[in-house]
Amino acid sequence: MLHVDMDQFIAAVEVLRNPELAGKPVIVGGRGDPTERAVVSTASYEARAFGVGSGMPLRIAARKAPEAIILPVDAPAYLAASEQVMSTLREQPGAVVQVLGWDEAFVGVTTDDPEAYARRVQAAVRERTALHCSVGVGDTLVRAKVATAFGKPRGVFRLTSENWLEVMGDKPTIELWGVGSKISRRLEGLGIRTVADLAAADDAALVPEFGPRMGPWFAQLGRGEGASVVDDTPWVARGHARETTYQVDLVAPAEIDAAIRELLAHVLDDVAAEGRPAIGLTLKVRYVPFFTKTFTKKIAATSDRDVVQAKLRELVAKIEPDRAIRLLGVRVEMAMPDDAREGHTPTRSGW
DNA sequence: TCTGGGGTCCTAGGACCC
DNA sequence: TCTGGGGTCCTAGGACCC
Repeated sequence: MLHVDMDQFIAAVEVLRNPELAGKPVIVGGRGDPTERAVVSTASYEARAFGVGSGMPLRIAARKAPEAIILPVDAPAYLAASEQVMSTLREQPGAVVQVLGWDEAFVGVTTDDPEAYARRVQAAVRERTALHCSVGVGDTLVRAKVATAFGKPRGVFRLTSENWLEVMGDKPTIELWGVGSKISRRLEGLGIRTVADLAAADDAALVPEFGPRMGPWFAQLGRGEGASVVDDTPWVARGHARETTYQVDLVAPAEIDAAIRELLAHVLDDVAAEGRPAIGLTLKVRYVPFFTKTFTKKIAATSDRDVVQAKLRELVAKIEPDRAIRLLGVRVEMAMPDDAREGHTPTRSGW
């Protein structure tokens, strides 16, 4: 299978509609104002040379790359470009497409020459959208996904059981898809630093630290093993959420109340559009110095906005009074449609 | 002048039931 | 003086991804 990943996708879309930006450091994030609380969505390769990366606070990025052009996030534009990319992928002969995000997808296909197929995919995407992508080829989803990084930019790279350890063995575990900073540190506590170390680990040995599911799953990950079937079952959202980081911290109860109402109204609009009842609520509160609390509540299935609102009040009551609040988030869990396959979980990294 | 926004899944511990 | 055992549901929190 193939993993297709667009190169500096968001920045590339911006350059496409403003060619003067080509070759310049471009940063896209927030409302494009580096004095605001926001983070970088994507930086062009030229901006990355200054040490700017996604997830970085916008103001820090602006300091690192003072010459950079900073643009606001224009989600509809990226979505439109994304749809072009995905439909191009679906048009490829024999392709089964599983979308992972705006700018990446798995493509399942049977072919004698995957590299040649990958090159044709790149050409087709470029012809249709004028955007470049990199492609990973692999005998499992993990290997294809990990391979893509070696193909960047505009290249193709193949990882299979043959060369997995040769290529990945010496890399730190954090380079694996699904291992972040916390897990890599905990693995290190067990004496597991590299992918080769993890590959050699016994499934059972990881269970005490990570539990019966995650333990064996991490060991598998180290070996690059796992699912090898691309699943194009349409994605069904489990819930919808809205959260906001306030530019000025909230303190007055009335202010907090109004903010929560507004968030809930937006979420309920999204939920109503799906036509599925609400079955759970989560309220997220980030207090001032960086300290986040979440409160959740299951509720009897309902589509009545007033009922949901009343249930949310019970969670709002748990907010600590007299503390400044920097972020509020509201999430509504929805009942799954009857035809949604139960027990099939396409995410948490795709298998 | 620290740290977005929208998602998903897993785990631990307590409550509750038989 | 000592307080089972198994199962399920719920809540809170953790971690990861794009």
